[in-house]
Amino acid sequence: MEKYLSQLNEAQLEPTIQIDGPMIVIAGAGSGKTRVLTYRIAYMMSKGIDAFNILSLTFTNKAAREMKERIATIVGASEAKNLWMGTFHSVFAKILRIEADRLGYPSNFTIYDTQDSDRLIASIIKELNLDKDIYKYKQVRSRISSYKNSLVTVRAYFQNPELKEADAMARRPRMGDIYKEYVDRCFKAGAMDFDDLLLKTNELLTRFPEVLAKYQNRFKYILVDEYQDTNHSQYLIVRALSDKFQNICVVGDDAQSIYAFRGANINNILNFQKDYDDVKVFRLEQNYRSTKNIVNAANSIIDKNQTKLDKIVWTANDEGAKIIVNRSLTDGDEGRYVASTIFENKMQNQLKNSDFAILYRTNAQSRSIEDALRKRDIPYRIYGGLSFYQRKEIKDVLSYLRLIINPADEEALKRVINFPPRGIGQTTVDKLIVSANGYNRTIFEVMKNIDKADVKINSGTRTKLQDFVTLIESFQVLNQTADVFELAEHVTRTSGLIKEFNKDGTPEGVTRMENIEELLNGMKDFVEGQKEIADTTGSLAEFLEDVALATDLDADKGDTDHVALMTIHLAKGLEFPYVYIVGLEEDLFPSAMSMNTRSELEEERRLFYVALTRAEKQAYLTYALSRYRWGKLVDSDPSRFIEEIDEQYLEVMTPIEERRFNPMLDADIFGDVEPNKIRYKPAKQPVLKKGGTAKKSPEKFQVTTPKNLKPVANTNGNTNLFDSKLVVGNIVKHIRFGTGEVLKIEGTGADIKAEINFQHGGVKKLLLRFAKLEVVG
DNA sequence: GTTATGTCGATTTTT
DNA sequence: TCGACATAAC
Repeated sequence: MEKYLSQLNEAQLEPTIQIDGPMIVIAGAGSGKTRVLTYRIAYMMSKGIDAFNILSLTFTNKAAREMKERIATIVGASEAKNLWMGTFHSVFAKILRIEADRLGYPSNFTIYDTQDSDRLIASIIKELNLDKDIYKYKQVRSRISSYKNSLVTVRAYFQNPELKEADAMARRPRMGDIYKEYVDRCFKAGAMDFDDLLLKTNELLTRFPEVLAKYQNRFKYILVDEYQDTNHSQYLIVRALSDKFQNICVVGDDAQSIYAFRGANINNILNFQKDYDDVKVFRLEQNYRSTKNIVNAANSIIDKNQTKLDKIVWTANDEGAKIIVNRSLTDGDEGRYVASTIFENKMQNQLKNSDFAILYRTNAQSRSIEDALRKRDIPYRIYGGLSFYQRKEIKDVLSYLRLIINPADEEALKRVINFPPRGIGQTTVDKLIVSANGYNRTIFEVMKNIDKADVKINSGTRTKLQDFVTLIESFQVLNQTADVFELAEHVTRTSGLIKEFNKDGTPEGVTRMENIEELLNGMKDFVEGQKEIADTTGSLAEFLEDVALATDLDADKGDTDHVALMTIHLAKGLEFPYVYIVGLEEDLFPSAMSMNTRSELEEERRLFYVALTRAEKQAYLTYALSRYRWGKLVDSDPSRFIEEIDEQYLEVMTPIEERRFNPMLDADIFGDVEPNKIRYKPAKQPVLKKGGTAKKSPEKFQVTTPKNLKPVANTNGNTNLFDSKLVVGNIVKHIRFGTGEVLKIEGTGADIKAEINFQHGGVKKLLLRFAKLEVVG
């Protein structure tokens, strides 16, 4: 332990060895707060504190996992395993499953994602005969979300005239009715949405003192990371749990508070010292990440904000290069500028793709960047956006699985009851919903007892309904014996999903199939992974919970070298040598919707601060004079944030339109010749191939792969998918496991399997019809 | 009940 | 510009 502690500077060491009592660590960007947190936990354990008594709450599951691994190397894996570490949502979901029956929920409750909530709200609005143009489901959802995050229950809502008045003023007098129906329906479906995971935890701790006492005694030491981004609901949970022992350590940076829009309350961190007695305050102000130029530029921006804690971030690092500012004519030019400077920089300085990150304000901006990167054959990966688990085909599969665990799950049922089409239409479903509400039963129960129910449904349809019930029940039986992978494989086949997506050889269908295969691969991983982990059961329920709370970042295996593209929000906590911040234009960044109040604008400014402080060596700021938005070309002005940076830290580049007179670059503007290829690779292939290989949508797991890899299996709908040319001894590449050698091939037809020894992942047996393998040798 | 066509809204960020 | 959802036609 001493060895590790000696790695810390004075300011880091103090909070690390301070164990008891309330304390706050105000940690500037890049000041090593993760290190302090990990070493602090390891130190506590080395002083004899039981891992079972430590609760550590992080912002992402990935952060939790990495921290746990780090701690494991210090104190040993068997001890580290006992730590409670994770996001608020995942930790309290686990606790809620244990205590569910107290709240009247089944322990296998479903977790509704945003899409499920939206659909339920939309159907409620329809059932209540409300005008969908006034009651927009997204606005209604965010309103309900803010009630829940402020602990305003349905009852509290109706008792509060101000809230009712506010909604009436917004021309939505029936908000309360929608809220009530939404909560009732979730409850009946045995479902909690994201906000419920926190709200119900609060309810649990308030209504049941013995439960509160149990977890207070269990979690004698509590750590909260990214405290500036906690909302009121989370704040109350932390307060309640830490109330008895007051061993609470929060870490955060008010300058990096960027989630107020979803209810995070910056006052939680600003007022922490008032909430507890004798709070010890520590400051981490030395930045180890970035150059002086970057740190000072970032400071000059955040200075413009009024609301902040006193803190001076400084660095002993080199001066470094100035921040480059580049203006382009259009968003397309901006993309080409980014791609070509990455290309040149890589060539000149022997850099990896993963040394670069491109950050933007909105996901929609990724497209023009992607196009440019693809043209230069620069591999990239998009993080966030439409997450893998939100894709239609994936949600369809997961909905079947959700029904197995919890047949009351209304949204899952509505999703798949007639997909693939089996003759159960909207009218029938509507009748079932009305009937279920009338009997106060779930839709599934009504279907099961359809002969006893008083509904006007003809006998043909009744049979179809019963067939569907039987189908799900047969899955439930299989779930008793099969593992998640086997079950899902059976479900996708038996339900007709595979046939449905395979039936037309459209590119969309092929992509969907590939995604389903990817999901099945993930399940196989999960099943195999569970065998090594003792404290998990590997059950379907557990898989579904992992999936419901997974984020895009979590899936990153880091096994390929690619440029990272993501929103600034997603980049929080990460760092890259070279960072591009693109689309620095008024109305885009700062966003047009965030310029109404001073506090909103300050949050945008903090967001810019976060973006800039991701950079270690160099930052690029780019903007375009005009940009396609909603399919129209819109003129835009440079962002005010560029002007706010002290100009001594900036280097403003020659605008691209002036470089048009360079004939080499001129061609590039029209996108048909790549100037750098001419420069670096004379003669060979100066002209870019038109069309063809470009991938349609920015798929999450798709990293652009080198073109010389020949696909063996599963390439398109025309060839027989199972006709593999793979032989023993082939070196193959798997999109996630990396490269490996084929040891054995067995089985016939659809069951051909290959045993492959992967360099990083060991020997795996893969079904060729699912595994995406490419022969490399 | 299913399929084809039309309209509308989205683009602020996510557990 | 795109996709999701609603309406109309079969």
